[in-house]
Amino acid sequence: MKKITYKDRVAEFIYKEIIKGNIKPKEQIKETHLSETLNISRAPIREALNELTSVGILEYRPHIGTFLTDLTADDILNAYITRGVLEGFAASISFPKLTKGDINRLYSMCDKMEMLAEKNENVKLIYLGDKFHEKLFSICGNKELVKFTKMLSMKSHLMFSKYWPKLYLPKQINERHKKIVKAIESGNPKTIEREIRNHYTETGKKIAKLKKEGV
Amino acid sequence: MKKITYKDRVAEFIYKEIIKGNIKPKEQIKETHLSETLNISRAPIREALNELTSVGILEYRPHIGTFLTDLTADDILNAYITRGVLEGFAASISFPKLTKGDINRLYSMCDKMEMLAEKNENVKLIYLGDKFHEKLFSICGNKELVKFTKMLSMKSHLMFSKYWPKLYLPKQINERHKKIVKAIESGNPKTIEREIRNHYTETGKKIAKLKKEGV
DNA sequence: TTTTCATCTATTGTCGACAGTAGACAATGT
DNA sequence: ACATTGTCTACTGTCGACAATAGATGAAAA
Repeated sequence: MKKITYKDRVAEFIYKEIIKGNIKPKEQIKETHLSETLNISRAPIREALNELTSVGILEYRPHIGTFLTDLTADDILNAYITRGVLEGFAASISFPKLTKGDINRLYSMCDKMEMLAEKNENVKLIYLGDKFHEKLFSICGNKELVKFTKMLSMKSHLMFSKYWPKLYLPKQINERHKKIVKAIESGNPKTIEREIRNHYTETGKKIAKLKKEGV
Repeated sequence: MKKITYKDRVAEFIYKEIIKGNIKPKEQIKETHLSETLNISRAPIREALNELTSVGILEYRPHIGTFLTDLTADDILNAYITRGVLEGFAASISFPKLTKGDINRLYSMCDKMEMLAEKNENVKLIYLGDKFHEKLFSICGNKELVKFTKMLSMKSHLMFSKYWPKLYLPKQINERHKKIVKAIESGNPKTIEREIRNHYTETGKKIAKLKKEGV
């Protein structure tokens, strides 16, 4: 499906630039510069910047400009914790809707993640990881919760794409996610919620630690 | 502190208009109309509309316009549930930071809420309720979580200001909130989380029910 | 009458220009 | 040397005009 307005395309463009690492944290994203680069006026660019600001990827200071967020170790940890709380709850109430087939698909996704990690296929790995977790949180049907979770997802990509190779071994990635699927299979909401919270808190702590060490 | 840009003032203006009931759900908010009313150009107005859209108060359809959200019964319930999940978690981890003085203040706020409810001081009641709950969720220091919770808070005001007189008796308001404070005093995270989730789920269900009955 | 299609209108999308501000830098006075 | 002040510049903030679109209206054809 084709995008209709410039705003969306610009937002996507900026997001990709960030993911690719072409923009550094704390760096100002100048409207005029983008305007010249993309050959469009500043109006749609401003809207795109606003959008990304409200997602939490960019930071806006009135009369000064828009900057790529520079997340502190605490910010990172908090983002992951919050993600765990939301997704944990979502999964804990929506597991009855998951069929046996869904469960099997989740299991095979775990294996595939390991495979992709071994082949260093970062982009595909992140994409698959997203799909896995999206299954967990989107089935609950709570739009509000889904919206927030997706915002956090975008945010965590900023860091994950940078740090991921140092976080887990391919086999660990597999096991960590299988642990979640097993929790879901158990059918115990408390267990599901706890397991998913741990999943995220663990990663959050790891990344925060790396950040503190200035990696 | 004085606001610096038009955008913020416009956003506030629109929000107040909505709260006051001068704009009805599903109604289009026209840029041109606001532009003429406020005697400013459309640029800052668009930005304000974008902002409120990202909060979830307004709904935007490309090339058509921006409309006041018309929440379904499910939307309402989901918003309250999500709020409960976030605030419940926040309070469950931040209770150690609350002093004896804080607890006492919370108790007296419960009494004051009852008083305001009896006097039909809706605006002050809502404001105090906000302050009460803000204490619970903001101390945790998790900016991400606080941001989301505040977004939900704005959203729920839309409905609360409309439905609140039919929800609880003054005495019930008092008791419901005291129940939360007691849970906090217990120092049991699980209890705190459960109690706050119930608090919101209960209200969400009530409002959703009223909505379904077409009140 | 009903359907189709062109036209019209109201509203949003985009533009280029100008105004206003924050921060850098130079000039001045002590 | 140092603080203060003034200027200059590179941005963002705001503006008014125009382009493009969706939906309404009305005319033409069956």
